[in-house]
Amino acid sequence: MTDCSTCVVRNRAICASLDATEIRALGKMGRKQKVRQGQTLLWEGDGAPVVANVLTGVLKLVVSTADGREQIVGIVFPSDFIGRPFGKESPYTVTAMTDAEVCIFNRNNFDEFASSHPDLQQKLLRRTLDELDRARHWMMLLGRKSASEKVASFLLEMSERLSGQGCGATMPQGWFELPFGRQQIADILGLTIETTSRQLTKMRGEGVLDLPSRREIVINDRAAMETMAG
Amino acid sequence: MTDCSTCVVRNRAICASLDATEIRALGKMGRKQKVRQGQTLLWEGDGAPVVANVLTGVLKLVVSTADGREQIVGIVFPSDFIGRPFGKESPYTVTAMTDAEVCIFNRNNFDEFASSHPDLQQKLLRRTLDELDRARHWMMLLGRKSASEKVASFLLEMSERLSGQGCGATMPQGWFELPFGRQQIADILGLTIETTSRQLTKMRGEGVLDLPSRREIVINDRAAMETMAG
DNA sequence: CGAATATTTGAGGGGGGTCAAATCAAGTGG
DNA sequence: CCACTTGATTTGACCCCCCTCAAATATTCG
Repeated sequence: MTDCSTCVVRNRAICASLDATEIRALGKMGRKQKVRQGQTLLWEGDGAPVVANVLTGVLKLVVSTADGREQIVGIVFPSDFIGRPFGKESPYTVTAMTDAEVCIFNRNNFDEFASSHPDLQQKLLRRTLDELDRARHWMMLLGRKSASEKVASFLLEMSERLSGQGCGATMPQGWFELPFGRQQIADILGLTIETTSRQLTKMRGEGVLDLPSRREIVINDRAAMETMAG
Repeated sequence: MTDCSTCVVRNRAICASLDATEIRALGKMGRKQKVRQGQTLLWEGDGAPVVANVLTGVLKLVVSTADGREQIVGIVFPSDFIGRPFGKESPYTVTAMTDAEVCIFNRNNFDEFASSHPDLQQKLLRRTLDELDRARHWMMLLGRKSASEKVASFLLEMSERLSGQGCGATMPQGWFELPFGRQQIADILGLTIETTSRQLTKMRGEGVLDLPSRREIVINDRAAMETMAG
């Protein structure tokens, strides 16, 4: 049993469609759970009947081959939804990239609840459609863009999704902090860690961006970056 | 106004969730339209407020860059759904790969109808979730697989989705006919037409498959093909 | 049969992968 | 505070897979 009234994503997650009575019913089914950085919540092919909302932290959705190659197919932020409703098994591995908190539901219970709450289901549908659009545009990046175009596109998208999470102090325009390292950038872009690193170094050399620390990025010349993104 | 009672996909499309009264209401909003091979139904970024069901034929969803590179991000078969409900503009170009028939709706009308028919909306949600899973697994292929793995994976998936559409006569096990040419295979796999052709020729040389004609494929050794798919 | 289009085949080069080593950052214990 | 360890990132050298450009061949259609 969870108290949703104090939930940090109460108004942004799919729960926003529910009124006080409904949310209490849903809250009874859910429980809050902490996940440590690196910990895996769901395994690809696993039958674990679990869905969840993300409260805090960032998680990745990973598909991997038998021989260990990995592709990150989705990045999940607070208020986003995890898991596969109306399915049998999880189609990908879900792992925390930072320490995180999620609000977990039994999938069967959730499916049933969703079926009787059209507004929630419509919210879920809208979210899924957005994810599908994002995934398909990522397919273009993976299939047709060069390494430099990939890195530029990635930085621009991350700048969108991460801007304004600064520490309160006024950060330079274009500054943001990535919640993950080089290997994971590579796994998102379908590149190797070396190529990723080289592209970033090259962009720094050209003055398009600064790299104050490992995970910090400052985009100096957004227009140039957009041109590079193809 | 369309007569849904004789529709070829009446029981497979999302319309299957509706009863006789409802389907008549929906039918009033829709109209059947023929689309010629090569003709484009929706343009990427276009505001055309249109969604549709596919009755016959095969269409492709395409994302392209400013300089003309193309990536096919989805293939649409009969009973599948086209368009972006609850959105402003079409996120990709939709073009017919064969002559096709679609059942078109004004998006605003459809959105409204869907909002008041939870069963239809749930069918749409399930479909969208399936598409999302498919797209994400395709991301792994695009980002991490080699040319031969790509072609093998592609042929196996097409064999699944196209098997049993033979001309009535008993076709060899593993036979199917692709509804598109080499360039389009390349655009699906994120390869060039030359690499695609070479991989197919190589597989024929190894005896894994036969190529009776340009668009026909016969998988001789499915196990070997699965191994190659990675 | 000839023209237009699609596919195959060939030759060559480059972008990004692989392997290896150097450098950097963050702890940890003395 | 510093030596030392550990893991992440960068840099370098090399090479292979796939792309590019070009030409030959096959197929379709008027």
